[in-house]
Amino acid sequence: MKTTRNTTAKTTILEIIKNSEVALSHTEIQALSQNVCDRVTIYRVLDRLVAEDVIHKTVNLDGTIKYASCHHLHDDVIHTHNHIHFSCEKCHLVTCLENVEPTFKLPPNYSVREVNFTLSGLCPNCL
Amino acid sequence: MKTTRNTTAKTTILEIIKNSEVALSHTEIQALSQNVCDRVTIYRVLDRLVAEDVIHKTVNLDGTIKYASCHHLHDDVIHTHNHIHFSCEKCHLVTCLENVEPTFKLPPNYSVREVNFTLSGLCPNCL
DNA sequence: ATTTATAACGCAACAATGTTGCGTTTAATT
DNA sequence: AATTAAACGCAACATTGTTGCGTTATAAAT
Ligand SMILES: [Mn+2]
Ligand SMILES: [Mn+2]
Ligand SMILES: [Zn+2]
Ligand SMILES: [Zn+2]
Repeated sequence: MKTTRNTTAKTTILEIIKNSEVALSHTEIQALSQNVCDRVTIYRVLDRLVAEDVIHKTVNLDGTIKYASCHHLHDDVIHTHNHIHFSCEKCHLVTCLENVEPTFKLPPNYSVREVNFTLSGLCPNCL
Repeated sequence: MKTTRNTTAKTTILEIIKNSEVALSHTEIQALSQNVCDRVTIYRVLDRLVAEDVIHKTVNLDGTIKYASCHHLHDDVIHTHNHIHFSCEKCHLVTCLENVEPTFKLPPNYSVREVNFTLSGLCPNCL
């Protein structure tokens, strides 16, 4: 079995994400982490944190990928990040609306593994 | 006022999208359009078609942007593409589920302009 | 049918983002 | 302290999207 190690890069990046009010892109994380590690390492750490289910991904309508920490209880065996993300077109901040969980009725025989709900528009600060 | 013109590139690309059962990426459209125009032109045509509201965009969780034609009546003055898209992780096809419209309750003072709902998992064909 | 204005185009050059291979480092176990 | 492989840095590459500019061709006016 492959084990996972705690490195300074991983710890630093996770702190950055946890301390952020909004979801962050790879580039933003790189800017905030004062050369703690290589650009490539950030990609690899982010993948690992997503795989470990400590953070989750969001995608903007322009293809920008952002990362945010998971605020759910970690004892849940199965959990999905089926909350809505809001991407403000003016201040460009992406926020997790963790309390907003959409409901929908899928046709039969679809097996859902991941969800991505993103709304674009103006946030309360910019409205 | 700026007018819009019908070119062979635009017509061809729109036909490709309309004839497709699934949403297509820029790269896929380029492969299907046998050198009808330059790579850059495809980007510009897609932007134009989205702006004219003839097609709409979807984004995968990996940041891949796909395009699909609008099947709604075009007389609607205001309309949103608030349906769910399904992205199969095995066959990699992205399908519009135009009948599946999620409901959700936003906090006050959010102004929504665009939506992007994408589910990933296994489609009926791959299940 | 010709002329005219400009939307749209091709091309080249660039920027941004993500990926891969490989030799080296380092965290965690023995 | 020795061991093992997860994680790293670096360089090189691939993919995707953008911009500027001179040229082409659409659609309207003459
Ligand atoms: Mn989670
Ligand atoms: Mn539409
Ligand atoms: Zn805002
Ligand atoms: Zn499938």
